[in-house]
Amino acid sequence: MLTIKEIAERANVSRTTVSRVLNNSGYVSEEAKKRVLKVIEDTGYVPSENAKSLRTKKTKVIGVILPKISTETSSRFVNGIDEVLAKEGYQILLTNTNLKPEKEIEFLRLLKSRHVDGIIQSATNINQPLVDEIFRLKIPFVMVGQCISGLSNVVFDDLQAIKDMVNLLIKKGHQHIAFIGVDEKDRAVGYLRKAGYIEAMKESNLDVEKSWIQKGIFDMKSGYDCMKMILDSSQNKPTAVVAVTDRLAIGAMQYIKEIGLSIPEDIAVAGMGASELSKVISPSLTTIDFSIEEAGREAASLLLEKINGQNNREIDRIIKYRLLERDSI
Amino acid sequence: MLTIKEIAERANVSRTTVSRVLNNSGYVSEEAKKRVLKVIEDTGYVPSENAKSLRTKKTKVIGVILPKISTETSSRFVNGIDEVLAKEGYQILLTNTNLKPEKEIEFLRLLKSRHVDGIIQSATNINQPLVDEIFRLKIPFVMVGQCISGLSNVVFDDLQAIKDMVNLLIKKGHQHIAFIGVDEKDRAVGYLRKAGYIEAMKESNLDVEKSWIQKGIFDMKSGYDCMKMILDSSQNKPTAVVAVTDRLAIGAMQYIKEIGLSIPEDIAVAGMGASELSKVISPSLTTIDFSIEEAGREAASLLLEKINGQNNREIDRIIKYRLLERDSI
DNA sequence: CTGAAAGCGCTTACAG
DNA sequence: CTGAAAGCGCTTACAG
Repeated sequence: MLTIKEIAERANVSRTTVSRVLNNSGYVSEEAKKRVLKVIEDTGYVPSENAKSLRTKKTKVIGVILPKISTETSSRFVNGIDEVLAKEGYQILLTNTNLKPEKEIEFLRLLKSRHVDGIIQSATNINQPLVDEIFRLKIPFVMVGQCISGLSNVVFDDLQAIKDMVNLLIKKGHQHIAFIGVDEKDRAVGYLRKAGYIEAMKESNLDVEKSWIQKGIFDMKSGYDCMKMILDSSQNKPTAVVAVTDRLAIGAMQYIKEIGLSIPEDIAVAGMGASELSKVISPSLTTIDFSIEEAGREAASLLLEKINGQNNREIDRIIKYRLLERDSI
Repeated sequence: MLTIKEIAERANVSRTTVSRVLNNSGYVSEEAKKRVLKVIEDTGYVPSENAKSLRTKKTKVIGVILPKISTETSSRFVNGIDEVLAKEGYQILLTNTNLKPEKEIEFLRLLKSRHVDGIIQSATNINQPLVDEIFRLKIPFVMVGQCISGLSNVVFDDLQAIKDMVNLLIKKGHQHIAFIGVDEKDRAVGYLRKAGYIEAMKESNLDVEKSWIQKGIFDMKSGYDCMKMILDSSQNKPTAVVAVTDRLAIGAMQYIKEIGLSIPEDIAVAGMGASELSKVISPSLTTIDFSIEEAGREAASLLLEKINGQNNREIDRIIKYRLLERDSI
C-alpha cells in the first residue's frame, strides 16, 4: 500500500504539504501542488480513510440496521436512504438482523465500534434493552417504523391508514369485514393495524365476529390459511377482508379463487404496502402505499441534520400514505 | 469516546494487557483478566475498529458494488452474500451505481480507500477502464453476472438457459417464436440471451422473422410496447414469445390480454428470472430461476477463499438454473 | 508558503 | 505473566 509518506518523498515535499493538497486546505504553492498531483496521478494513490478518520473522528459512513434484507420494502427503503446520503458522500454499512432481536444490540455496538457517523434502524418490535443501548450510544440516531420517545422517529400512520381502508369498505356497503393480521409484538404492523381495524368497525357500530380476526405470519401461505380459517369457522361469512400486508392479502385471494368465489363480487380484498405484486395480480389489489422510499429519504435527511448538529432534539416525522383503490374491492 | 487507555487505568493494568484480554491472546492472569472484563462491562467500552485495522490491515468489511439497489434481484443477491459473510464476522459496505458506469471506478477507489478486505461486483456492462482499474487495485475481487478473464467470476448460463426455454416451446409445437430482449451492451442479459434464442431457432431450422425480435428496457411498460410491436408488424403472427426478464414478459402478457387473446392458447409467454411476480400473475409465468441467492453465496465463499489466501487463481463458477414450467405456455 | 512533531486508538515484538 | 515503546497512515496546531 502506498502511503502519504511515499508520495511526499516522491514529490519532494513534506507529508504536511501532501495532506494540504489532498484536502485543499492551507497554503500550497502552485509548484508544489502540481508536483504532488502528478505523483498521485502516476501512482494511483488513495489516502487511507481509516487513518484519516482515526484523526478526524469522522468516517462518512452511516450504519443501517434492517430486520430483513431480502424484501421489497427493505430495498426500497435503502434506496431512499442512499439517494440522499450518496449526494453528501456518505457510504452505507449494512447490517441485517434477520428478525433476531438479539442481533440488534450486537449490531449497534458493532456500528459504534466502526465509528459510523450515525445510525438508521428500521425495526419491527422493540424492547427496553435495545432502547437503553441506543441512548447509551450517544450517536446520531433515527428510528424508522416504530416510535421511541426521546429519539427521532420516522413513522407511518398505521392506525389511520387501515381505518381509511376499512371505512372505504364500509362506504361501499360492507358490514362483515374480516381481518388478517400478524403478531402484536410488532407494534406497527401487528398492534396498531389491528387497533385501527377494530376502531373503525366500532365507530361504525359494526359487530366483529371473533373468527373474522386471524393472525398469520409474513407470507402468502399464511394469508391463504387465514382466509380458509375465516371462511370455515365464521357464522356470518364476511363480504370483505383486509390484510395487514399485500402478501397476506394475495394469499387470501388465492384461497378465495380456489374455492370458486370471485373477487370482488363475492368477497372484496384489500392489502397494505403497495408491493409490485399488488399491481400485477388480478384483480389488481387495493392497497396502501406507505411511500417507503420517502421514509428512507426522510430518515437520511433527519440523520444528516443531527450529524451536522443542526438539531439534537426529538423530531418525529409521519410519512404520508396513499390509498390505492383498485379492482379487488 | 472511551479508549483502551482509560480502561487500562481503571483496571490498573497496561494497555497491552487490556488488548490481550480483548483479543484473547497471550498470557493474562485470571486476576487481571477479571478486573479488565469488569471495567469493560461497566463502561460499555467498545474498541475502535478503525484504530485496530490501521494496525492489523484487516477491516472485516467487504465492499459490494451493485448496478441498482432497489430490485428484487439485488436484495436477493445481497442476502446470499450476507448469509455467508455474516457467519465469518464480515460487514457489507454497499455502493450503488444506479447504472452509471462512471460510478464504478469511483466506488472501486472508494472501497479501496476504506481498506475493504475484498470486493464483490455485480455488473451489467463492463468496459476496459473498469477492468484495468480492478487489476490495478490488487485486492481480492469477485465479479458476478459478467465474465472477465483473469478475474474470478460467478456467472449464469444465460445462453443455455434461454436455449432450453426456446427448445421447450418448440417441443410443444411452436414454430413462430418471438423474442423480447434488451440492449446488447449488457452482455449477459442483452447479448447472450439473444444469441441463445437465435441459436436455438437455427438448430431447429426455424426461420425468424425480423419483426419478431424487439428490444426494450427493464420494465413492464416496455414489454407491453414490444409485444404490441411484434403483433402489429409481423407477417406471420408468433404463437409464442420469450422475454429476457419476467418484467418484460408480464408487460407482454398485459398487452396480449388487453387485445382479447388468451395465454397460453393463443400465445404462450415465457420470462426469465423467477421473480415473485411470476408466481402470482395469472396465468402463472413459465420462467427460469437463476438462483440469485446462490450466486451471492458463491461469490462470498469465493471471495473468502481469496482473502484467506487459499487461492489466487482465476476461478469461474457457473450457477445452476432451473426451468420452471408453469401455466403461461 | 512549508515542515517537524504530536497525536488519534489500537497491536505487537521485545525485554523483563 | 506484564508493560514500555514503536508504529500503523493520516491531520493539525505551531513555529518558522
